[in-house]
Amino acid sequence: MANQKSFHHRNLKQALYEAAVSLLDAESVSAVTIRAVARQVGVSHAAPVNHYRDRRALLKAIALQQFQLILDDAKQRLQMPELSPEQRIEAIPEALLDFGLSYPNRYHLLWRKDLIDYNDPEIADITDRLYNGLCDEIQQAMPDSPFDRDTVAIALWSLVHGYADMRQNGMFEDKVDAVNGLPRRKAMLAFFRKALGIGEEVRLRRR
Amino acid sequence: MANQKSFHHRNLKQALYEAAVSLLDAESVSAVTIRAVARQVGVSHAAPVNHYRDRRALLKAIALQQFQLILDDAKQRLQMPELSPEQRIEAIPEALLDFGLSYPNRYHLLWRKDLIDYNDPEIADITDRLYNGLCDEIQQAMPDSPFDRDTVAIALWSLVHGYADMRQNGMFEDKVDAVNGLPRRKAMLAFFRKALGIGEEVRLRRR
DNA sequence: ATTTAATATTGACGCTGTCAATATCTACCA
DNA sequence: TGGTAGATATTGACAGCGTCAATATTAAAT
Repeated sequence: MANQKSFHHRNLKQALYEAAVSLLDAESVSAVTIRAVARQVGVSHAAPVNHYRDRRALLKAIALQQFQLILDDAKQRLQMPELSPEQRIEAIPEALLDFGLSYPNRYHLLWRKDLIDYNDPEIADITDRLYNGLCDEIQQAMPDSPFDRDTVAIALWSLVHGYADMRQNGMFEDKVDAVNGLPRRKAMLAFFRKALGIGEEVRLRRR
Repeated sequence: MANQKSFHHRNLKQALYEAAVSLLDAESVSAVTIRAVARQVGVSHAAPVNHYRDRRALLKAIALQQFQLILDDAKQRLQMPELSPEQRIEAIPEALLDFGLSYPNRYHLLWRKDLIDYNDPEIADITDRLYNGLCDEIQQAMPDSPFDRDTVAIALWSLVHGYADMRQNGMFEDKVDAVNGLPRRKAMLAFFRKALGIGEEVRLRRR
Protein backbone atom coordinates (compact mmCIF):
# COMPACT_ATOMS: atom_id res chain seq x y z
CA MET A 1 0.00 0.00 0.00
CA ALA A 2 1.16 3.52 -0.76
CA ASN A 3 2.61 4.97 2.40
CA GLN A 4 3.08 8.36 0.79
CA LYS A 5 0.15 9.85 2.63
CA SER A 6 0.01 8.07 5.93
CA PHE A 7 -1.91 9.29 8.92
CA HIS A 8 1.38 10.24 10.46
CA HIS A 9 3.20 12.88 8.53
CA ARG A 10 6.78 11.77 8.04
CA ASN A 11 8.31 14.90 9.47
CA LEU A 12 5.52 17.20 10.40
CA LYS A 13 7.64 19.39 12.63
CA GLN A 14 9.97 20.26 9.78
CA ALA A 15 7.09 20.76 7.38
CA LEU A 16 5.34 23.07 9.82
CA TYR A 17 8.50 25.06 10.32
CA GLU A 18 9.04 25.51 6.60
CA ALA A 19 5.45 26.49 5.99
CA ALA A 20 5.69 29.03 8.78
CA VAL A 21 8.83 30.64 7.39
CA SER A 22 7.29 30.63 3.95
CA LEU A 23 4.20 32.40 5.24
CA LEU A 24 6.37 34.83 7.16
CA ASP A 25 8.40 35.77 4.10
CA ALA A 26 5.43 35.98 1.78
CA GLU A 27 3.00 37.76 4.07
CA SER A 28 3.93 38.94 7.52
CA VAL A 29 4.27 37.62 11.03
CA SER A 30 0.55 38.05 11.60
CA ALA A 31 -0.06 35.57 8.79
CA VAL A 32 1.90 32.94 10.70
CA THR A 33 -0.99 31.43 12.61
CA ILE A 34 -1.11 27.88 13.90
CA ARG A 35 -4.15 27.22 11.80
CA ALA A 36 -2.78 28.74 8.60
CA VAL A 37 0.42 26.75 8.96
CA ALA A 38 -1.56 23.56 9.56
CA ARG A 39 -3.71 24.29 6.52
CA GLN A 40 -0.64 24.89 4.40
CA VAL A 41 0.79 21.51 5.37
CA GLY A 42 -2.57 19.79 5.04
CA VAL A 43 -3.14 18.63 8.59
CA SER A 44 -5.82 19.46 11.09
CA HIS A 45 -5.76 22.68 13.01
CA ALA A 46 -4.68 21.01 16.24
CA ALA A 47 -1.98 18.77 14.82
CA PRO A 48 0.87 21.24 15.41
CA VAL A 49 0.43 21.12 19.17
CA ASN A 50 2.41 17.89 19.30
CA HIS A 51 5.46 19.66 17.88
CA TYR A 52 5.04 23.27 18.98
CA ARG A 53 3.27 23.83 22.25
CA ASP A 54 1.73 27.07 21.06
CA ARG A 55 2.19 29.86 18.57
CA ARG A 56 4.98 31.47 20.54
CA ALA A 57 6.94 28.24 20.54
CA LEU A 58 6.75 28.16 16.76
CA LEU A 59 7.86 31.77 16.46
CA LYS A 60 10.67 31.15 18.92
CA ALA A 61 11.93 28.26 16.81
CA ILE A 62 11.97 30.53 13.79
CA ALA A 63 13.75 33.31 15.65
CA LEU A 64 16.40 31.01 17.05
CA GLN A 65 17.19 29.69 13.61
CA GLN A 66 17.43 33.18 12.14
CA PHE A 67 19.71 34.43 14.91
CA GLN A 68 21.89 31.42 14.21
CA LEU A 69 22.04 32.29 10.51
CA ILE A 70 23.16 35.81 11.37
CA LEU A 71 25.77 34.55 13.81
CA ASP A 72 27.10 32.04 11.30
CA ASP A 73 27.38 34.74 8.67
CA ALA A 74 29.21 37.02 11.08
CA LYS A 75 31.63 34.26 12.03
CA GLN A 76 32.37 33.62 8.40
CA ARG A 77 33.09 37.29 7.82
CA LEU A 78 35.45 37.34 10.78
CA GLN A 79 37.39 34.38 9.42
CA MET A 80 38.42 36.27 6.30
CA PRO A 81 42.16 36.95 6.31
CA GLU A 82 43.70 40.38 6.76
CA LEU A 83 40.72 42.30 8.00
CA SER A 84 41.20 45.91 8.99
CA PRO A 85 40.12 46.92 12.50
CA GLU A 86 37.01 48.64 11.19
CA GLN A 87 36.16 45.65 9.05
CA ARG A 88 36.34 43.46 12.13
CA ILE A 89 34.14 45.85 14.08
CA GLU A 90 31.63 46.01 11.28
CA ALA A 91 31.41 42.26 10.66
CA ILE A 92 28.51 41.61 13.01
CA PRO A 93 26.66 44.82 12.12
CA GLU A 94 27.02 43.97 8.43
CA ALA A 95 25.68 40.50 9.05
CA LEU A 96 22.67 41.97 10.84
CA LEU A 97 22.15 44.49 8.08
CA ASP A 98 22.43 41.97 5.25
CA PHE A 99 19.98 39.70 6.94
CA GLY A 100 17.57 42.50 7.70
CA LEU A 101 17.56 43.72 4.12
CA SER A 102 17.26 40.21 2.69
CA TYR A 103 14.51 38.98 5.00
CA PRO A 104 12.66 42.00 6.32
CA ASN A 105 9.76 40.07 7.83
CA ARG A 106 12.00 37.59 9.59
CA TYR A 107 14.15 40.43 10.84
CA HIS A 108 11.16 42.28 12.21
CA LEU A 109 10.02 39.20 14.09
CA LEU A 110 13.36 39.01 15.90
CA TRP A 111 12.67 42.22 17.78
CA ARG A 112 9.00 41.88 18.62
CA LYS A 113 9.04 41.68 22.37
CA ASP A 114 5.37 40.75 22.45
CA LEU A 115 6.16 37.65 20.40
CA ILE A 116 9.68 36.69 21.48
CA ASP A 117 10.68 36.05 25.08
CA TYR A 118 14.15 37.54 25.52
CA ASN A 119 14.42 35.92 28.94
CA ASP A 120 14.21 32.53 27.35
CA PRO A 121 17.65 30.95 27.93
CA GLU A 122 18.20 29.96 24.31
CA ILE A 123 17.14 33.34 22.96
CA ALA A 124 19.19 35.17 25.58
CA ASP A 125 22.20 33.02 24.81
CA ILE A 126 22.31 33.67 21.11
CA THR A 127 21.53 37.38 21.32
CA ASP A 128 24.24 37.70 23.97
CA ARG A 129 26.67 35.96 21.67
CA LEU A 130 25.99 38.49 18.96
CA TYR A 131 26.25 41.48 21.24
CA ASN A 132 29.30 40.25 23.11
CA GLY A 133 30.98 39.35 19.84
CA LEU A 134 30.56 42.94 18.73
CA CYS A 135 31.90 44.29 22.03
CA ASP A 136 34.93 42.03 21.82
CA GLU A 137 35.85 43.26 18.37
CA ILE A 138 35.46 46.86 19.47
CA GLN A 139 37.66 46.27 22.49
CA GLN A 140 40.32 44.64 20.29
CA ALA A 141 40.28 47.29 17.62
CA MET A 142 40.05 50.44 19.72
CA PRO A 143 41.26 49.84 23.28
CA ASP A 144 41.71 53.56 23.90
CA SER A 145 38.55 55.48 23.23
CA PRO A 146 36.72 58.30 24.97
CA PHE A 147 33.74 55.95 24.99
CA ASP A 148 33.37 52.57 26.57
CA ARG A 149 32.83 49.47 24.48
CA ASP A 150 29.15 49.38 25.19
CA THR A 151 28.57 52.89 23.94
CA VAL A 152 30.28 52.14 20.65
CA ALA A 153 28.58 48.76 20.38
CA ILE A 154 25.16 50.17 21.13
CA ALA A 155 25.66 53.06 18.75
CA LEU A 156 26.71 50.75 15.94
CA TRP A 157 24.00 48.22 16.70
CA SER A 158 21.39 50.96 16.91
CA LEU A 159 22.52 52.39 13.61
CA VAL A 160 22.19 49.17 11.64
CA HIS A 161 19.09 48.05 13.50
CA GLY A 162 17.43 51.39 12.97
CA TYR A 163 18.26 51.37 9.30
CA ALA A 164 17.14 47.76 8.79
CA ASP A 165 13.93 48.41 10.69
CA MET A 166 13.10 51.54 8.75
CA ARG A 167 13.83 49.82 5.48
CA GLN A 168 11.59 47.00 6.59
CA ASN A 169 8.72 49.36 7.27
CA GLY A 170 9.32 51.26 4.07
CA MET A 171 10.35 54.60 5.51
CA PHE A 172 13.57 54.78 3.50
CA GLU A 173 14.54 53.50 0.09
CA ASP A 174 17.87 52.20 -1.11
CA LYS A 175 19.13 55.14 -3.12
CA VAL A 176 22.70 56.17 -3.85
CA ASP A 177 24.49 58.95 -2.01
CA ALA A 178 24.46 61.87 -4.43
CA VAL A 179 27.83 63.20 -3.28
CA ASN A 180 30.08 60.17 -3.07
CA GLY A 181 28.18 57.65 -5.19
CA LEU A 182 27.99 55.00 -2.51
CA PRO A 183 24.86 52.95 -1.88
CA ARG A 184 23.10 54.53 1.08
CA ARG A 185 23.83 51.59 3.27
CA LYS A 186 27.55 51.77 2.63
CA ALA A 187 27.61 55.55 2.80
CA MET A 188 25.92 55.41 6.18
CA LEU A 189 28.53 53.04 7.54
CA ALA A 190 31.33 55.09 6.00
CA PHE A 191 29.89 58.16 7.67
CA PHE A 192 29.77 56.32 10.95
CA ARG A 193 33.34 55.13 10.51
CA LYS A 194 34.47 58.72 10.96
CA ALA A 195 33.20 58.55 14.50
CA LEU A 196 35.27 55.46 15.14
CA GLY A 197 38.30 57.55 14.33
CA ILE A 198 40.02 54.66 12.57
CA GLY A 199 40.24 53.85 8.89
CA GLU A 200 40.25 56.09 5.85
CA GLU A 201 38.01 58.96 5.01
CA VAL A 202 35.54 58.68 2.22
CA ARG A 203 36.80 60.50 -0.84
CA LEU A 204 34.65 63.00 -2.63
CA ARG A 205 33.58 62.13 -6.12
CA ARG A 206 32.55 65.63 -6.99
CA ARG A 207 32.06 69.10 -5.57
CA MET B 1 -33.61 63.84 35.25
CA ALA B 2 -29.95 63.11 35.60
CA ASN B 3 -28.40 63.37 32.19
CA GLN B 4 -25.02 62.18 33.46
CA LYS B 5 -25.45 58.78 31.91
CA SER B 6 -27.48 59.31 28.81
CA PHE B 7 -27.76 56.78 26.04
CA HIS B 8 -25.55 59.02 24.01
CA HIS B 9 -22.15 59.42 25.51
CA ARG B 10 -21.30 63.10 25.61
CA ASN B 11 -18.05 62.75 23.80
CA LEU B 12 -17.55 59.12 23.08
CA LYS B 13 -14.89 59.70 20.47
CA GLN B 14 -12.62 61.46 22.91
CA ALA B 15 -13.31 58.89 25.62
CA LEU B 16 -12.49 56.06 23.25
CA TYR B 17 -9.28 57.74 22.22
CA GLU B 18 -8.16 58.25 25.78
CA ALA B 19 -9.03 54.70 26.77
CA ALA B 20 -7.08 53.43 23.79
CA VAL B 21 -3.96 55.41 24.66
CA SER B 22 -4.28 54.36 28.26
CA LEU B 23 -4.44 50.70 27.25
CA LEU B 24 -1.53 51.21 24.89
CA ASP B 25 0.68 52.71 27.58
CA ALA B 26 -0.32 50.21 30.24
CA GLU B 27 -0.28 47.04 28.14
CA SER B 28 0.76 47.01 24.52
CA VAL B 29 -0.65 47.71 21.12
CA SER B 30 -2.18 44.25 20.99
CA ALA B 31 -4.27 45.19 24.02
CA VAL B 32 -5.80 48.05 22.08
CA THR B 33 -8.77 46.20 20.65
CA ILE B 34 -12.04 47.77 19.66
CA ARG B 35 -13.84 45.62 22.18
CA ALA B 36 -11.48 46.30 25.06
CA VAL B 37 -11.66 50.02 24.46
CA ALA B 38 -15.44 49.87 24.32
CA ARG B 39 -15.51 47.88 27.56
CA GLN B 40 -13.21 50.39 29.20
CA VAL B 41 -15.54 53.23 28.32
CA GLY B 42 -18.63 51.23 29.18
CA VAL B 43 -20.35 51.06 25.82
CA SER B 44 -21.26 48.14 23.64
CA HIS B 45 -18.68 46.44 21.45
CA ALA B 46 -19.99 47.98 18.28
CA ALA B 47 -20.42 51.52 19.52
CA PRO B 48 -16.97 52.71 18.40
CA VAL B 49 -17.75 52.13 14.75
CA ASN B 50 -19.56 55.46 14.63
CA HIS B 51 -16.37 57.30 15.50
CA TYR B 52 -13.61 55.05 14.20
CA ARG B 53 -14.41 53.01 11.13
CA ASP B 54 -12.25 50.13 12.28
CA ARG B 55 -9.30 49.29 14.50
CA ARG B 56 -6.78 50.75 12.06
CA ALA B 57 -8.61 54.07 12.08
CA LEU B 58 -8.29 54.21 15.84
CA LEU B 59 -4.60 53.37 15.72
CA LYS B 60 -4.07 55.92 12.98
CA ALA B 61 -5.65 58.62 15.12
CA ILE B 62 -3.29 57.72 17.95
CA ALA B 63 -0.26 57.70 15.67
CA LEU B 64 -1.11 61.06 14.12
CA GLN B 65 -1.41 62.65 17.53
CA GLN B 66 1.90 61.20 18.69
CA PHE B 67 3.74 62.33 15.57
CA GLN B 68 2.33 65.77 16.21
CA LEU B 69 3.63 65.76 19.78
CA ILE B 70 7.09 64.86 18.52
CA LEU B 71 6.99 67.55 15.88
CA ASP B 72 5.81 70.17 18.37
CA ASP B 73 8.60 69.22 20.74
CA ALA B 74 11.16 69.47 17.95
CA LYS B 75 9.87 72.88 16.91
CA GLN B 76 10.16 74.11 20.45
CA ARG B 77 13.74 72.91 20.66
CA LEU B 78 14.57 74.69 17.45
CA GLN B 79 13.18 77.96 18.76
CA MET B 80 15.70 78.10 21.59
CA PRO B 81 18.16 80.97 21.06
CA GLU B 82 21.83 80.53 20.17
CA LEU B 83 21.80 76.90 19.15
CA SER B 84 25.02 75.41 17.85
CA PRO B 85 24.90 73.71 14.44
CA GLU B 86 25.01 70.27 16.03
CA GLN B 87 22.27 71.21 18.46
CA ARG B 88 20.11 72.26 15.54
CA ILE B 89 20.83 69.02 13.72
CA GLU B 90 20.06 66.98 16.79
CA ALA B 91 16.82 68.73 17.73
CA ILE B 92 14.52 66.40 15.81
CA PRO B 93 16.48 63.24 16.69
CA GLU B 94 16.39 64.24 20.35
CA ALA B 95 12.66 64.81 20.17
CA LEU B 96 12.21 61.35 18.68
CA LEU B 97 14.46 59.83 21.28
CA ASP B 98 12.80 61.54 24.23
CA PHE B 99 9.41 60.47 23.03
CA GLY B 100 10.54 56.92 22.37
CA LEU B 101 12.03 56.56 25.83
CA SER B 102 9.04 58.18 27.54
CA TYR B 103 6.32 56.28 25.69
CA PRO B 104 7.84 53.05 24.41
CA ASN B 105 4.56 51.43 23.41
CA ARG B 106 3.32 54.49 21.57
CA TYR B 107 6.67 54.81 19.85
CA HIS B 108 6.60 51.21 18.73
CA LEU B 109 3.16 51.64 17.25
CA LEU B 110 4.40 54.49 15.07
CA TRP B 111 6.58 52.13 13.04
CA ARG B 112 4.36 49.09 12.70
CA LYS B 113 3.72 48.95 8.99
CA ASP B 114 1.11 46.25 9.46
CA LEU B 115 -0.90 48.66 11.61
CA ILE B 116 -0.11 52.09 10.16
CA ASP B 117 -0.62 53.02 6.53
CA TYR B 118 2.31 55.22 5.54
CA ASN B 119 0.64 56.01 2.25
CA ASP B 120 -2.20 57.67 4.09
CA PRO B 121 -1.93 61.38 3.20
CA GLU B 122 -2.04 62.62 6.77
CA ILE B 123 0.51 60.09 8.00
CA ALA B 124 2.76 60.73 5.02
CA ASP B 125 2.51 64.47 5.55
CA ILE B 126 3.60 64.49 9.16
CA THR B 127 6.37 61.93 8.77
CA ASP B 128 7.64 63.90 5.79
CA ARG B 129 7.65 67.04 7.87
CA LEU B 130 9.84 65.37 10.46
CA TYR B 131 12.23 63.92 7.95
CA ASN B 132 12.45 67.03 5.80
CA GLY B 133 12.95 69.15 8.88
CA LEU B 134 15.95 67.06 9.78
CA CYS B 135 17.34 67.29 6.25
CA ASP B 136 16.94 71.05 6.24
CA GLU B 137 18.89 71.46 9.45
CA ILE B 138 21.66 69.23 8.13
CA GLN B 139 21.86 71.21 4.93
CA GLN B 140 22.06 74.48 6.86
CA ALA B 141 24.67 73.28 9.33
CA MET B 142 26.96 71.33 7.06
CA PRO B 143 26.62 72.43 3.45
CA ASP B 144 29.96 70.88 2.50
CA SER B 145 30.11 67.24 3.42
CA PRO B 146 31.43 64.12 1.72
CA PHE B 147 27.91 62.74 2.23
CA ASP B 148 24.62 64.03 0.94
CA ARG B 149 21.97 65.29 3.35
CA ASP B 150 19.96 62.12 3.10
CA THR B 151 22.85 59.94 4.14
CA VAL B 152 23.47 62.02 7.23
CA ALA B 153 19.77 62.29 7.97
CA ILE B 154 19.18 58.59 7.56
CA ALA B 155 22.22 57.72 9.65
CA LEU B 156 21.11 59.99 12.45
CA TRP B 157 17.50 58.90 12.23
CA SER B 158 18.53 55.26 12.16
CA LEU B 159 20.73 55.75 15.18
CA VAL B 160 18.05 57.22 17.40
CA HIS B 161 15.32 55.00 16.03
CA GLY B 162 17.42 51.90 16.53
CA TYR B 163 18.29 52.91 20.05
CA ALA B 164 14.71 53.80 20.97
CA ASP B 165 13.43 50.60 19.44
CA MET B 166 15.96 48.43 21.24
CA ARG B 167 15.25 50.18 24.52
CA GLN B 168 11.58 49.59 23.89
CA ASN B 169 12.09 45.87 23.42
CA GLY B 170 14.42 45.67 26.38
CA MET B 171 17.62 44.76 24.59
CA PHE B 172 19.64 47.59 26.13
CA GLU B 173 19.45 49.33 29.46
CA ASP B 174 20.14 52.92 30.35
CA LYS B 175 23.54 52.69 31.96
CA VAL B 176 26.30 55.28 32.14
CA ASP B 177 29.32 55.26 29.89
CA ALA B 178 32.13 53.94 32.08
CA VAL B 179 34.79 56.06 30.42
CA ASN B 180 33.29 59.52 30.13
CA GLY B 181 30.46 59.31 32.65
CA LEU B 182 27.72 60.33 30.23
CA PRO B 183 24.34 58.61 30.15
CA ARG B 184 24.44 56.07 27.36
CA ARG B 185 22.00 58.03 25.30
CA LYS B 186 24.09 61.20 25.45
CA ALA B 187 27.34 59.32 24.98
CA MET B 188 25.95 57.69 21.88
CA LEU B 189 25.04 61.03 20.36
CA ALA B 190 28.39 62.49 21.37
CA PHE B 191 30.06 59.57 19.65
CA PHE B 192 27.99 60.20 16.59
CA ARG B 193 28.86 63.88 16.67
CA LYS B 194 32.43 62.97 15.83
CA ALA B 195 31.20 61.69 12.50
CA LEU B 196 29.51 65.00 11.81
CA GLY B 197 32.91 66.62 12.09
CA ILE B 198 31.51 69.66 13.86
CA GLY B 199 31.40 70.55 17.51
CA GLU B 200 33.74 69.69 20.36
CA GLU B 201 35.21 66.37 21.27
CA VAL B 202 34.09 64.58 24.37
CA ARG B 203 36.64 64.99 27.13
CA LEU B 204 37.95 62.01 28.98
CA ARG B 205 37.10 61.78 32.62
CA ARG B 206 39.66 59.15 33.37
CA ARG B 207 42.24 56.84 31.78
C1' DA C 1 -45.05 67.45 17.30
C1' DT C 2 -43.10 64.93 13.82
C1' DT C 3 -39.61 63.72 10.99
C1' DT C 4 -34.75 62.94 10.20
C1' DA C 5 -30.07 62.08 11.21
C1' DA C 6 -26.79 60.62 14.51
C1' DT C 7 -25.60 57.32 17.68
C1' DA C 8 -25.82 52.96 20.40
C1' DT C 9 -27.24 47.99 20.96
C1' DT C 10 -27.79 43.25 19.83
C1' DG C 11 -26.69 39.41 17.34
C1' DA C 12 -24.31 37.06 13.90
C1' DC C 13 -20.24 35.38 11.04
C1' DG C 14 -15.66 33.63 10.39
C1' DC C 15 -11.26 34.00 12.11
C1' DT C 16 -7.92 33.09 15.89
C1' DG C 17 -5.40 30.16 20.00
C1' DT C 18 -6.04 26.63 22.97
C1' DC C 19 -7.87 22.70 25.38
C1' DA C 20 -10.17 18.02 26.01
C1' DA C 21 -11.82 13.86 24.20
C1' DT C 22 -11.26 10.63 20.71
C1' DA C 23 -9.19 8.16 16.90
C1' DT C 24 -5.32 6.23 14.49
C1' DC C 25 -0.80 4.78 13.67
C1' DT C 26 4.07 2.96 15.19
C1' DA C 27 6.97 0.48 17.76
C1' DC C 28 8.13 -2.57 20.88
C1' DC C 29 7.67 -6.65 23.60
C1' DA C 30 5.77 -11.10 24.93
C1' DT D 1 2.65 -13.27 15.40
C1' DG D 2 -0.41 -10.69 18.29
C1' DG D 3 -1.20 -7.22 21.43
C1' DT D 4 -0.50 -3.29 23.87
C1' DA D 5 1.59 1.32 25.10
C1' DG D 6 3.03 5.72 23.50
C1' DA D 7 3.24 8.99 19.99
C1' DT D 8 0.69 11.49 16.83
C1' DA D 9 -3.47 13.31 14.46
C1' DT D 10 -8.52 14.52 14.39
C1' DT D 11 -12.74 16.47 15.86
C1' DG D 12 -15.24 19.49 18.49
C1' DA D 13 -15.71 23.03 21.73
C1' DC D 14 -14.93 27.67 23.96
C1' DA D 15 -13.85 32.50 24.42
C1' DG D 16 -12.00 36.59 22.27
C1' DC D 17 -11.28 39.18 18.21
C1' DG D 18 -12.93 42.52 13.96
C1' DT D 19 -16.63 43.51 11.37
C1' DC D 20 -21.21 43.80 9.40
C1' DA D 21 -26.44 44.08 9.37
C1' DA D 22 -30.62 44.83 11.63
C1' DT D 23 -32.69 47.20 15.25
C1' DA D 24 -33.43 50.53 18.96
C1' DT D 25 -32.78 54.87 21.05
C1' DT D 26 -31.66 59.72 21.38
C1' DA D 27 -30.79 64.50 19.61
C1' DA D 28 -31.65 67.92 16.42
C1' DA D 29 -34.22 70.20 12.93
C1' DT D 30 -38.23 71.34 10.73
